[in-house]
Amino acid sequence: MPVTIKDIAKAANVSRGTVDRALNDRGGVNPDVAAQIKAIAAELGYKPNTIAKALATHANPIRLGVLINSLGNPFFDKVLDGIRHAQENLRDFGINVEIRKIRGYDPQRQLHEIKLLRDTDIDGMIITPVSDEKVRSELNSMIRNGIQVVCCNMDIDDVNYQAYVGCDYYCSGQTAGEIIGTTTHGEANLAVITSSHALYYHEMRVKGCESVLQQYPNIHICEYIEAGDDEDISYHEVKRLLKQNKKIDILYFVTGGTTGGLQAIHELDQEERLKVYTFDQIPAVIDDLKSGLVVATIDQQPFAQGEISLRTLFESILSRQTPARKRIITELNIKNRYNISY
Amino acid sequence: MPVTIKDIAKAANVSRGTVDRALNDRGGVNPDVAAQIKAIAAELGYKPNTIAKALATHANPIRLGVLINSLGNPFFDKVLDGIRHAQENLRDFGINVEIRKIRGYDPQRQLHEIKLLRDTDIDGMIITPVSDEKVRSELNSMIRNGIQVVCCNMDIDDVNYQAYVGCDYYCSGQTAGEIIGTTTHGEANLAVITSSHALYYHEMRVKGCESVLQQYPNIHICEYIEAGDDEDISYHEVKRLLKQNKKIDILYFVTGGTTGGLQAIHELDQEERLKVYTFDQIPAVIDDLKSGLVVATIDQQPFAQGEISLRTLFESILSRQTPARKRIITELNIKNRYNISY
DNA sequence: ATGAAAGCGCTAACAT
DNA sequence: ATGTTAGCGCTTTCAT
Repeated sequence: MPVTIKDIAKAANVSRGTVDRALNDRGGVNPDVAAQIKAIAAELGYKPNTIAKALATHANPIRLGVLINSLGNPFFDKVLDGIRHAQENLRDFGINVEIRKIRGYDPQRQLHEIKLLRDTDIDGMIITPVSDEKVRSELNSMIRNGIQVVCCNMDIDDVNYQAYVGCDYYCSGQTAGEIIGTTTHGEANLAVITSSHALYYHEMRVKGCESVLQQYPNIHICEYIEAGDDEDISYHEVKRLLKQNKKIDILYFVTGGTTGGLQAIHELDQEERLKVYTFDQIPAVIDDLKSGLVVATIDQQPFAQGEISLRTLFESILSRQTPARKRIITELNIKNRYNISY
Repeated sequence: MPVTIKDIAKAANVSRGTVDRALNDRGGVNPDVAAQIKAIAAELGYKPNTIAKALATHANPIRLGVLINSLGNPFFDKVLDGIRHAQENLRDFGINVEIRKIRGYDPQRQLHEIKLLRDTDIDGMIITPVSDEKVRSELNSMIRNGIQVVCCNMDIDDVNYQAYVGCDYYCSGQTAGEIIGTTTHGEANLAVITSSHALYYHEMRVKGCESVLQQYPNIHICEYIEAGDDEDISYHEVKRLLKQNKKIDILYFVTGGTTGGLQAIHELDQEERLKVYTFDQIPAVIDDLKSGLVVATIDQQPFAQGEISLRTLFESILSRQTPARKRIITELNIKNRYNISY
């Protein structure tokens, strides 16, 4: 039989209330007694019963805020699905989730939304942060005020968050490089379509790929396009590129802009001679995996990222403990036309 | 505020006890009243609070048995890890798990163990069943006696189980075929190493691969080896094959026997000229992904299979409902040297 | 600072 | 067949 608060109370000769106060640092208990109680709890190997805890807390549910750059980006819809799934599973635990979606990566806009969410009196927040000084300090100030933060999909330096949940960007680039290398026969010219060299994590995908392609000297990286995560720009830039540089055989789409780029290829009727490598399983990619234009895509488990983010945040608030690992890295999975999973 | 048993009791003008009895079909309640109560519950959109349910049931925990063919098979160790992980997470819900491991796929042996487990008075069982008439009827008899069954990793026909949790074998074969096709340049000769043509699900992996390779006429399947899921046999057979047929360029390992086969390749110093494709991320495969001998391996998420099996079984017993889907298919994921996840 | 007791939603044993 | 009540482990309010 597991040890309960009752057992500790008996062993320490105090009431259950005092044990609860001591163990959860609620204050109003003699420091010596508290120490004594904690010692006994440790000795007995006490583990609080999450179920009972949740049932008792049920009256005033934990309030969580979610701020995701999902508008116009189908990838983040899956992250949201994961969040909602976790929310549904945690329903009985007493949980209250307020989701706000925004478009794009403008720091000002994000900062504004963060403040709005913060003022709704939440216990924790899930966010895909942009690397910006003001965002950074706003998040740190929230954390100091007891609002716990979990970063989902995008990491950010110098923020004292509870956890980062997302992929290893450099590794995803390496993985892409290896697929490109093993599936390319003979000489080939490659173009990279990225968001912006300034976006550190996306740039890691470029670097990772480059490092592996050094081992495949038959593949020449000869163009870099910055499309700013914008489908329109990507569409026009890819069109321009393909008209201008007829030697391109391979397109490597690092992030947002894939849908626009694929459309450009179709309009120019270049499906036959081109090979494309992408990330994530968004609708346009799935279509072109089936058509054969996209050879492979690398999935980073957006659903799991959402689900784990919410679970982690919830548990760390409920248990008042920081998660075991600060960086929770989701698996990278290669998908071809036969093992698509959405 | 969610609706509770109390609300239903008030609306139906009966006591909470009666509502509980009616909703859970415990008997001893007037059929008309029961129907009335159920109608009200449905109308109010009542969802039982799992947390409270678990807390109340906590005194007599749910007892589960697990029968896994894990001995000598590192793949199944990961399935077990998943089971243990779920067990740990469900600890507070009141759960009791008895795990028995056996070696190989002998029906007699499995039947014996099933009976032993059944007699320990369990509420449910997780099993990797072998396709055998006696196993089939024993499982069905258990199910009729109220012991719920979840099949993990291996499906079985004509058994009225709660769920099958595992991969789609045919699809995994197709996925392998596509990788082999896209990463092979020029003419190539392929050898298939399988357990036995009689094992239906493993044979599906062969068929799936063959169907895709028809689109790659440069690849010729010229040898089939049956290694009976035995590392020793596989080792010797692969050695024999490589000595005898010098034209082989590609080895496709369908299942158990991979470790032995890889060892044979190393001993014959054939790493340079051969390319190998495998399933799962077992230690030997990971080593040879890194060494470059194995081009890619297909993972079927053994950890998730274990974890989901236990969760599904537990939930269906606790909630007295059959799971939403009877076949829970785990994702197939391609792994190369850069995105290995174990 | 500490104790006592009510209550979270549900189950199960005991009454009627 | 139905109602009443104690209790699962924990939190929280109210006394002391």
